[in-house]
Parts: sequence; C-alpha cells; structure tokens
Amino acid sequence: MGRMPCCEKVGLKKGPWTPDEDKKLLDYVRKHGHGIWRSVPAKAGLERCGKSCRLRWINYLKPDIKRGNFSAEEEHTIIQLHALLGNKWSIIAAHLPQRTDNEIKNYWNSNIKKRLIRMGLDPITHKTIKKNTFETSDVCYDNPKDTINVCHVAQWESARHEAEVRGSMVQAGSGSSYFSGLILSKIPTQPCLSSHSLSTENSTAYNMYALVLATNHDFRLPVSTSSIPTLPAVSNIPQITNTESLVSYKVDNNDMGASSQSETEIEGCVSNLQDDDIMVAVEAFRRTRSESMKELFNESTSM
DNA sequence: AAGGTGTGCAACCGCGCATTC
DNA sequence: AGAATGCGCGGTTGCACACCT
Repeated sequence: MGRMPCCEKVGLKKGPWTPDEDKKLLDYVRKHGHGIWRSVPAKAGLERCGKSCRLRWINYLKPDIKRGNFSAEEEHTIIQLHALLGNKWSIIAAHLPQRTDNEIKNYWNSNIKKRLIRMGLDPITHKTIKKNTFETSDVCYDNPKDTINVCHVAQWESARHEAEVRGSMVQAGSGSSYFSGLILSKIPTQPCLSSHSLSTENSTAYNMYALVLATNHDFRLPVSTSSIPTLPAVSNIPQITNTESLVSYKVDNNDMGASSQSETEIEGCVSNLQDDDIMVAVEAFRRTRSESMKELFNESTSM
C-alpha cells in the first residue's frame, strides 16, 4: 500500500504566493497559531496544500526571519559547519539565528559551493582537488607523514560524527545553542597535525568534557560526569573544575544557561582555546566516550 | 533588438522519522 | 504491533531576471 498524499492536490494552487495569500496565512497563524498544518489552508481560506503553507510560514512569514545578504561572519560559520556536518542544513541553520535552512542551502549551492570549486577545493569534502584528475587527494601511503595525515582525516570524520550527533541533540532540545555554536565556531574546517604533548591533550580533553557537559541540554542523555577521566591539570590552558556544580545548577534550575559567572568562565575558556586544542580535545573525547561505550556494552552482555 | 545562456532563489517533491490510534 | 498520519529534511525543479552574443 502506497503512502497517502499529504493533501488532496486537485484544485490546489501551486507556484509563487501572492501578497493576499501571505496576508491570509499571516493573519491566521498570528491569531490561532498553526496547529495541524494540514488543516490550516481550509481554516485560513487558502487553496493551498498544508505543506506549502508550512514552508511559506517557516521560510518567509515568520516574524523573526532575517533576509538579505549574508555577512562574512555568517558565511564563515556556514563553511565551518558544512565541513563538520555536511549537508545538514537544519543543524547549520540552528547555529545561525534568524536564517532558515532553505536560505542557507540556496546560498551554499549558488554561492559558496561555486567559490570553493574556483579555489580548487572539493565542496563536499573541503579537501583540495587534484589538478589533473579532479580526484580528492587524501589517500597516499608512501610517505609516513601522509599516513599520519590519513589517520587524522579518519579522526576528523569521527569528530564530525560526534558533532553531528551533538547537533541533533541541540536541535531536538528546547533551548539555546549558544555554547554549542561557540565550540563549533572554534573547530577548523580541516584537520591539522598537532604537536601537543600528551599532558596537554589530557588537560584539553578535560576541558572539552566540561564544555560538552555545559552545552548538553538534556542530562538524561548518556553523557555524565562519571565518564570524565581523572586528569592532572598540567597545561597553560585554564581548566574548568566546577563541572559538577555547573550541572547541578542547570538541573536544579531547569534552565538553559548556567550562572552568569559560569557562562563567563566557559566563554572565556572556549575563546582561549586554539584550533589544535579543539582538535586534540575532540579526539580525546571521542576515544574516551568510545571506551565508555565498550565498557557499558561489556557490562550489559555479561549480565 | 532578439534569442540564448547563466544565475539566484522560491517552491515543490519524495522520503524518513516520530507520533497517534 | 502495525497502519495511518503529520512534520521536517534534503534534493530538485522551474521561473524570473541579468548578462552575453
């Protein structure tokens, strides 16, 4: 049995919306809210599909939508997030206040994508394109240095998946994505080789744990302070030490933001982190989370 | 001036997921 | 449990306009 159509399409208008239609939809939603979109057209006196009404509202009529040219900062954010998440336009849009996924997608396809190609970068992988073959140049095992790079690319992919999951969580959550945006905005578009010592990595990983906890909007999800390794504070990077109190504060107050003092502390810490620090931290976070999952899995199978 | 081509973007379509019954 | 339903997402289409020949 096939899927039922979203609405009775016979006699319904398609194509560009007229100012009159916009007014009808706007007036109706302002007065009654959209409710079930399927029923909106009849109630608002529109000969449109409910889906079409929803799209029109989300992309154009919603009062808090910013239209017009993208700023350099917005463009930079889009490129960074696309490198991390791929074509997850809705998640990217969640990090750009007042911009819609459709608008970002269009801007990417008509503008940024072409510019990346002109610059010799693959718009999908964000890697350089081989001049003669147009193949991406990420696999070359002859040189040990290249092997390290390949390994780093794989780590980057893992980190990207982690970010994607986090992005979904942010989207599913009900609150602000401010801190997540702050972290994501610090993650470079390309993996880079790091010369950090293990001690620095440990410390930065700890910071990342704290930041992830601080940005985790739903503490029922499997990220807990118990999974934070005990690590020595041996870095010039300041360490967030009051994660527990931060978490309890947020839970107790059922609030998306921590105390203003904690906010300042986190924001300052994130701002001070360098790209290499973030890379190392994301990888350390991924590795330890993976180990935690293995432990959990072993526990559950041995029961 | 007219036809062809390229570009930007609003809107549509189909699918997957979540929820409801 | 599974069918029906609604919503949201990403890919694609098609139109209007600008630019080129």
